[in-house]
Amino acid sequence: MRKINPADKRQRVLRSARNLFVKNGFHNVSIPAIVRASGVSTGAIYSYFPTKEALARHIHEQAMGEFHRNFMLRLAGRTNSEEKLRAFAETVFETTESDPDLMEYLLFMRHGEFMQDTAPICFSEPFRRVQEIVKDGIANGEIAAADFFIAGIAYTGAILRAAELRLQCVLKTPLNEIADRLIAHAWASIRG
Amino acid sequence: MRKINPADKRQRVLRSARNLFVKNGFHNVSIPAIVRASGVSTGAIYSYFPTKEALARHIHEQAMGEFHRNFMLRLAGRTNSEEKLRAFAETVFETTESDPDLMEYLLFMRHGEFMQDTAPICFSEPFRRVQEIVKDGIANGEIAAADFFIAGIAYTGAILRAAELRLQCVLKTPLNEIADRLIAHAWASIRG
DNA sequence: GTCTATACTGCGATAGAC
DNA sequence: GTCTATCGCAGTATAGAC
Repeated sequence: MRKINPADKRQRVLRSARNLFVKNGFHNVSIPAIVRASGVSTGAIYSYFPTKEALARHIHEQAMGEFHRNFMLRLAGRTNSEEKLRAFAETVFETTESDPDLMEYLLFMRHGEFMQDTAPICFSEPFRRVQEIVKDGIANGEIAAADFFIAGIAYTGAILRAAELRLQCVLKTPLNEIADRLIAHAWASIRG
Repeated sequence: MRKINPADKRQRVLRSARNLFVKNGFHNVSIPAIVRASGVSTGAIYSYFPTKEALARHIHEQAMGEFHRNFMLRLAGRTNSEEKLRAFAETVFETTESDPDLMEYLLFMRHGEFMQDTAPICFSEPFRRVQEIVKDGIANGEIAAADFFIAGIAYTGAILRAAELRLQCVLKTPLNEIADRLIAHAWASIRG
């Protein structure tokens, strides 16, 4: 195997493993497969992570954190509900196009296969934040809905399904080209 | 193991295996586990299905067919776009409550892990049918959208996300109790 | 710290009794 | 047709050289 900067090796393992996990599923990815994909040896991998499960958990935290940070960056400065929800949609669409492996992980990875007691991904910080935005929007009349949770489902459902179909190559058009129309439909489902 | 009607054994294997597959993932379910869950021996299982993969494929066809038939039954007699799309939503909600294991399979199973060249589930007959309904609805002015595919995404996204969250026990309310509100949001996203 | 070689476990699938 | 016992293989993780 060619010489690799040692500082990069851990990252190479994380990157390769994430792509394999999301493509083949946790239990269908062997350590030898990660060795082949990353160019890092078994011994080195086990020097970074005690078990395959711990490696998967690390990947999970990293992926969740990255999406959350991107969302917070986009959210800054948005004043009304429509704009804040648009920030969520833009984060999803932008991530889908610029780092499809990350978005694929977030949407399709079955993390229950290696973490038993984890809350569903929709309890994570970004989704709780979206629920709050919808709640506030209903309170000040920007959004028309009897139940903020149900309204949140309608909006996020329309946005996330677009990302899913794009990642499965069913949607041929890049999401940024049709973002306006997708967001318009999602917003129409709950606007006042 | 207790005496079981031989005619039922095949069905017991199919049922137990489907639940295990959807809960743990194909590669994390061993034949011994299916033996334990179904009460049918290894030898009998291999007399019904040549391999574990063939068993999984059979389960897949059966699940897809069942949902499709239920959808077609509900669709009969509906005249306009709104009612036809409502039939789709009702089929999803009803299946989620009455046979959650089936709906969980349809929404979350990664069938690519045991079938390589299969089209995504959204190319399946029910989803093609929904796209046609939306297309016709746009043509006769019942639906306002520039693109039938994008509009279909908005509607089905809102509906399917509700089913997902219900199956993950995030939504505590049975879907039939909030079906009207969910359908109203989905329809609002595309109505003329 | 990092490598290769290997120990041990549990899998899918089969064989042979009934 | 159905059962139990077992084969061969691939997996995770480790050990010991460098």
